[in-house]
This record gives sequence, structure tokens and C-alpha cells, in this order.
Amino acid sequence: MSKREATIRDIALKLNISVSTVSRAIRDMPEVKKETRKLVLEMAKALDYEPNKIAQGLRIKKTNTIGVIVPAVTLHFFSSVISGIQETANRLGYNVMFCQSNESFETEKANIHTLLSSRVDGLLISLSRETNTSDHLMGMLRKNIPLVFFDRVFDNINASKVVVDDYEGAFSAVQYLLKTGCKRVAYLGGPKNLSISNHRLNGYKDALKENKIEFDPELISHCEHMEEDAEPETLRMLALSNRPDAIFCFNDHVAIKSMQIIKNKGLKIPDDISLMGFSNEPIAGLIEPSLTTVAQPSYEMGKAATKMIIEQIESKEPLENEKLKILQTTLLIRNSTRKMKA
Amino acid sequence: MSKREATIRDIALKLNISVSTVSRAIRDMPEVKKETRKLVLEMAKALDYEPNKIAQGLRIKKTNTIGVIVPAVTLHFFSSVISGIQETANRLGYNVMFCQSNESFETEKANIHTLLSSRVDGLLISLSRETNTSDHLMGMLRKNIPLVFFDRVFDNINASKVVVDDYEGAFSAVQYLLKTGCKRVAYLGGPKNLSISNHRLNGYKDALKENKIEFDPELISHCEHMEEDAEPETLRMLALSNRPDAIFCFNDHVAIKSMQIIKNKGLKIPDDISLMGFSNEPIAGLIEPSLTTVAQPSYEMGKAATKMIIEQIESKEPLENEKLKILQTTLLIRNSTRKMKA
DNA sequence: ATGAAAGCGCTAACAG
DNA sequence: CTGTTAGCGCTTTCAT
Repeated sequence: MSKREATIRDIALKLNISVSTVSRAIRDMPEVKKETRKLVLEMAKALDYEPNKIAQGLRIKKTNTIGVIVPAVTLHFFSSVISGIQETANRLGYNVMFCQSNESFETEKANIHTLLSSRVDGLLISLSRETNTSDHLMGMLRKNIPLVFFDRVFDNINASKVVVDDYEGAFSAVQYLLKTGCKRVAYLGGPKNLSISNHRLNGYKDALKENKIEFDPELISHCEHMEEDAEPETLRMLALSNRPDAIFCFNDHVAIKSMQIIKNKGLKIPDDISLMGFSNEPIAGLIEPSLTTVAQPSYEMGKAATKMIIEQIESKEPLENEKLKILQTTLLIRNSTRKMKA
Repeated sequence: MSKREATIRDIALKLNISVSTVSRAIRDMPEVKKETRKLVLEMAKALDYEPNKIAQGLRIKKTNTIGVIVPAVTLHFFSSVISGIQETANRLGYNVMFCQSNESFETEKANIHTLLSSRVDGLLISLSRETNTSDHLMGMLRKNIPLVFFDRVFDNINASKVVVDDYEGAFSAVQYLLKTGCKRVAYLGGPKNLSISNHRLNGYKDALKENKIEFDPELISHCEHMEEDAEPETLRMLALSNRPDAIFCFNDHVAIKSMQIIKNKGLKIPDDISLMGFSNEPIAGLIEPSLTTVAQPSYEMGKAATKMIIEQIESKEPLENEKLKILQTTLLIRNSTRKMKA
């Protein structure tokens, strides 16, 4: 029953001209006569013609679609990156097809096949928590399919990336905690697997060093499952004979969970314990006390990654050296940390 | 430089068989000899073959892709719906291509063209705030392209929909406020354009009626730009000679904005004013006081809408009558509303 | 059980 | 400036 979509052939037939002329007219090529173009465009409109990108894609071997894989869209950070990706892609003439890995390596592999089958022109990916090998991605690199990592990346893979300066963000966060008089700063870290977690750990360590404070391994935790592990890990920290007076958290979700535990224990934030997040989720400014955190330019990250991959897609040469874009973070001081002495 | 992707022709050549046999083997058709299939599959693996969905799509006129348009991915409600869509679609063998309208009618129209050009098999859409005509969608219906609305729908359009029982959700929310002793309940509504806002208004009105409370137009506001308008509208309400003792809000974002204003004015929640949200955003349980709200099954909505559209795509007949799926809400009682008298 | 050939809708030589 | 034609990678009759 479904009325078949009009094709350039339909237009050509009606107008008694050839399909190539129609094709040219529609693509606004210079060589076609003005009035012919006008006729074609009118007929296209009359027939409610929509160019068939599938046919185009097959012919010119380019789908103008970019694939995106994120661990989960419901995390605000990622939905914000995705928003940046989608808008930028659309503005530059590309569509986006997206998948979630749900933090599963297997799903991530399946996603890649799906997207490859759909012949996306390039792939934007932020790795799952479980991913610690890049074999599934090397195939793409070998086939010369543009690939750009964002946020959760491999440190030593030969590919383009856009990340946030996690080291610097962590360094200045911890530096700030120390400047406000905290002496024992703990790190409630993320999965060991994720390089961003380790970079933040390095920033933490170096800030301690800079302030001549000895590193105490007891003050380090790895929340492999993010906020799910934040509860036991926070409890462990609070039970320490020499309890921390500040906790730097892997992200805002972990921080918020931790905040609840601390409050439940009857401790005051920031008087007893200063709490620092990472990301600046919208919620961070709304809880009580509002959360001091390291803001990441998530929308910008999506925008930058998209520009980078489209550049790669549209450049003729196979791209000699990978690009690396590092975005800067901003320390957002709110009320979960002690005030600086005036 | 880019090594061309392997095709069934490459496999056929290597194996000295015909492309049709390869095609059959790969699609697991019964008529192909067992060992032939084995050979083909091995060769496919060896050549790192990925079936070309673009070519398939052109040939069988089906892309196995569904298009999705939402006002904005960064709203948690929508990212959650999208998550449900993506997972369900993938599980059923479909990809999702998505766009944001950014609450703009023009962008929404452009999105539709984009998605139609990509020959999505069906379209899932939640309307922009600005959209008040369905002309841009009638084309799809005419062409018999499956279309399912979710959440923000037209009341009187001849198409399938999945929504939440907004009327009932609002009714029981207001009913609860009244049961806890509130006498003057205000409604901080959403854009007049959105049917969901009006359904909630009707639920509000009927709950008043049920409790023999006269409707006072002064207690109604329309926040055309959602939380941006929540501030002036809340202030207006608070300045009323006969101030409300409860505010039912269009959604949690509006409620949270309103909460800030109320607190700034030095009023106590819930003692002076009870506050009720709608949606149950993750933030609702974390703010102070935690927000009583009407929970919407967002992930379920995405799942239901996806199932519905795939059913429509895969059914042979043109679908006589549209489907309507109404999901139920749940009142989540927290601390921003007075307690029920025991 | 396999193969040959047509064709999905489009673009791009090539020819005029 | 326009038309003819081949072919992108695949599925699908129709033969064999």
C-alpha cells in the first residue's frame, strides 16, 4: 500500500529529461541550465521527493553518518557530550548513529560490528569500564576507518583523542583542599582500568608532593563500580584511626554517595570533612551543601571530537599523525569544602 | 591507502563459487550445503568481512534503522527514554539514528527530512515545545512510514502513541496534597502548547473538584520556558494576598527552581508550603528537602515505543487502527510535602 | 545445491 | 548543457 518514495527517475520521466540532469540539478551542480534546475526542483517538491541517502551512500561510498559509542546515555556527562556531537555533526552535514556499551566489553564489541556494518564514515568512542584491550579497535585502524576516542581513552594507542586535563584538574583540586587547611586528603578513585582515574590519581599524588605531604596508601580507594562502591569505601575511610579531613572523589556521583554516608554518620561537611567532586553534574550545585567540583566542558568535548573526526573523514591523506586535544577543567568552589583563610 | 572492505564478491572469487551462494551462506539460508557454508564463513572471517547494510538496505528497501527525535538529550527524562529505545532496538536488530529539535519547530522539520533521507524504517518523536501543527508529519503518514509519538504528543492525530497517564498522575498528586491538609494548591504549569501540561492541569482541576475546592485562576501559571519562568511565577504566587500552601509543579526542574525561591524567601518546606514535582529525576531524591514527585517510567516508555514501532514496521498490513499505550505513574512521597495525619 | 543475471537509486565518466 | 551507460554491494528470481 505504501506509496513508493519518488526517485530521480520519476522526476526525469515526468519532465522528459535524463536522470543525470535531474541528479545534477538536485545537487546544485553548476553546469545545469537555470530553467532546467527550476523545473526539476519544482517537480521534486511536487512529488515530495527525498534524496535517497542509502543509494547515494552505496554509490559514493560515504554515508555521512558517524557512529558513537558511550558507556551509558543516562549519565549526564555523556548525554551532554552526545548533545555536542549531534549538534555539531548535523551542522556539518552528518547524521549520528549511536550505541551504548553499558560498561560491557562484549556489548562494545557488538556495537562496533553494528556500526561498521552500517558503514559509518567514522567512529567516536568512549570506552567501557571493562575494556582493557584494543584488539577490537585495531581492525578499524587497519582498515583506515577514522576513529576518535573521547574522555575514556587508551593511553598508548595510535589514534586521535580528545580528553580533559584530568591530571591538572585533580592537581588543582587537591591543591585547593590543602590550601584551605586540610591535612589528610583521601582519594575515592574510579575503576583501575580507566586511565582517567589514574591520571587523576597522579594529579592527587603530585599535589601532595608539592605540599610535602607523605602519600598514604590507606587513603586511596578504587570504586570499581563507581557509586555502588562508594558506600563501603567511604565507611572504610571514616573508620580509619587517623580519619581523612578531606575526600577527593572520582566523580560527582561518587561524591554525592559519599556525602550521604558522611552526613549519616553525623559528621559535618565541610567542617569535619571537605568533599570534592569531579564533572560538575547539574545536581552538584543543588544538593546541600552544594558540591565543590572540577567542571569538565562536556558539550565542548563532543563538539571537538566531532570536528576532529569529520576533518579526518574529509581529508584526503591517510592522516600521518594522530591528534590530541586536551580541554581544560575549571575548579568550581562551592560549599562542600572549607573556605580559604582570608 | 584505505584497504577496501571485503565484499561477498571477494569471498566468491577466493572460493571459486558464485556470489549468490556466498550471500545465501552468510544469511544462513537452508539450501546451501553444509561444507560450502563452512568454507564461506571461514573465508568471511579471514577477510574480516562485514556485511554492507547500505547495499542491503538499497536492495531490500529496509535499513533496519529507526529515527528518533527528542527536544533535548540532556534532559534526564529523555536520555532515559532514549536509553530504552536504543537497547530495545538493538536487541531486536535495529539501529537508532537520533536528532534533537532543541525545542525548535524549524529544527524539528529539518530533522524529519534528514531522517527521511536516510530512509529510516520508522520514526519515534517527542514534539518540541514550539510545535503546534502536524503538517510536517502528515507527509510521513501519507507515505505510510511508521510513526510513533511518545510523551509529547498531539491529542488528535491519527497515529500511535505511548504516553504516561498525566491526568491520573496529577490527580493523585493533588489529591495527596489536599489529604495532607493543604487548602490552597497552586499549579506551576508547563507550556500551554504541550498537551501533557494540559492533561496535568485537568487532573489538578478534577482533584480540586473532588474535594469541593473552588478553582482559583490566580493559582495557575504557565511556565512557557520551563524553569526559566519558574522564578517570576513562583514570586508572583508568593506575593499573593492569599498565598498558596502547596505548589504542584509541571516537572522536577520547575519544582527545584521554585524550591530555591521559596527557601530564599525564608519560607519552610513543607511547613509553610508543600512542593510537588513530576518525573522523578535522579536529583529529586538528593536535594534538601527531598522532593515528593510523580515518577514516570521513562525507560519503559522508550521500550514500549520501540516495540510498537517495530511491530508496525514488520507487520504486512498498513495498520488499520493506531495504538495507544498509557503507562502508569507512581507517587513518590518524600520530604517536600507535609506528612499525612496519622 | 549452485549459478547467471537483473536491478534497488544514485553518481560519474564519457560522449556529444 | 544534456544524455547514455556502467556500477556501488547486495538479494532474488529463474535456470540448471
